[in-house]
Amino acid sequence: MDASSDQIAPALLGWYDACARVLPWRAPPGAPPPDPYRVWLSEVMLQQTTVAAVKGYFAAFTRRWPTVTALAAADEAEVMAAWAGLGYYARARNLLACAREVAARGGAFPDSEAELRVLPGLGAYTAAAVAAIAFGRRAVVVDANVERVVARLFAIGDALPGARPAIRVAAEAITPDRRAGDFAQAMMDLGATICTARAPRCLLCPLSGPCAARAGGEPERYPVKAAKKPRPQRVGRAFWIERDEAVWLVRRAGRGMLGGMRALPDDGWSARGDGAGPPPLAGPWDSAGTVTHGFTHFGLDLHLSVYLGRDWASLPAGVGEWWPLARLDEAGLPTLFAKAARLALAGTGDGD
DNA sequence: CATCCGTGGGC
DNA sequence: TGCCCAAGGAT
Repeated sequence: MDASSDQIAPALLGWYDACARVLPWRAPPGAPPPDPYRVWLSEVMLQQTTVAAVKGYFAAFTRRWPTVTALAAADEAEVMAAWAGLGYYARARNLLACAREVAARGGAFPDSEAELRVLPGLGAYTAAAVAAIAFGRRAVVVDANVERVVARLFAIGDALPGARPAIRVAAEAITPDRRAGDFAQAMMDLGATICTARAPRCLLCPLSGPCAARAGGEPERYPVKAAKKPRPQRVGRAFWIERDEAVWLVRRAGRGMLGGMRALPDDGWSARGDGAGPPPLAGPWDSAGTVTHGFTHFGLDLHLSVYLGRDWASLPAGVGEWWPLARLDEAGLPTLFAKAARLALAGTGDGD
């Protein structure tokens, strides 16, 4: 750290006081901390997810479940359906598990980073963020924004993830004893609006003075990242079985891809990916077309087959339910199957 | 430490 | 259009 390290927090907090984003889960700069439930809920929703995507879900969750105790009392199926479309569904399973742990201890979140860290779904980042933002604790909050800002401030040229220890040491050095929550949120605002991954707006940056990457002329070069692996393509089939204005939906296994979510029956593409798994009944099947979808680590071409017969007795008992088409938007289908359902209802596939 | 786990937007 | 990216966690 150079001699200017102790000037970084004051400069950043001054900028935050003037320019903080107004967000539904956030208190104004310098104000008392907001409800820990809202801080925790927002932080979990914001894991790997944009502010714009979270806003609607945050409003819906807090309206439906105003307290952690109310959320703890919800059925898992309701929570999973409410989370549908937001992605990374293990977050929703851990969210409910965490709510139930907190409710069991009287409905109050623990106020220390160490105690928060052991709750389901709270890793190093989220435990530090909740401790700082909801409880005013000094905690070193390191997310992707902080990694980028710090890597640029100190021109840390080692590639991620190997550079993480050095980045943490640097973040620790600039984290103030007071207003650690505002500092963390200021770093994230800076990363989201000024010190962006591409085309950083250094002319507007309150830290451009001490920034080593700015001085070097290529701030966008930081942080250096390891090369990514190629993303394979898989093929699968899903099956639309309709009867009396209702469609047969199943519940996916509790772990793995789209775990715990309602879904169309499929051929097991998440495990095999060759499109050759068995259908839930013999058929005959008509093609309704293909849905393309991109997941984090593979792409998927999902061929949708429609059953027009009446041999429903062969459907495996107890693993599915007839869902009324009129209420399909309440089923909580993840995006892949929402696309497939749209295709089936439109009835205008590409015919393959 | 590497891998798995969604989604939508920006360029 | 394809790729990168976003307030990461669990295993």
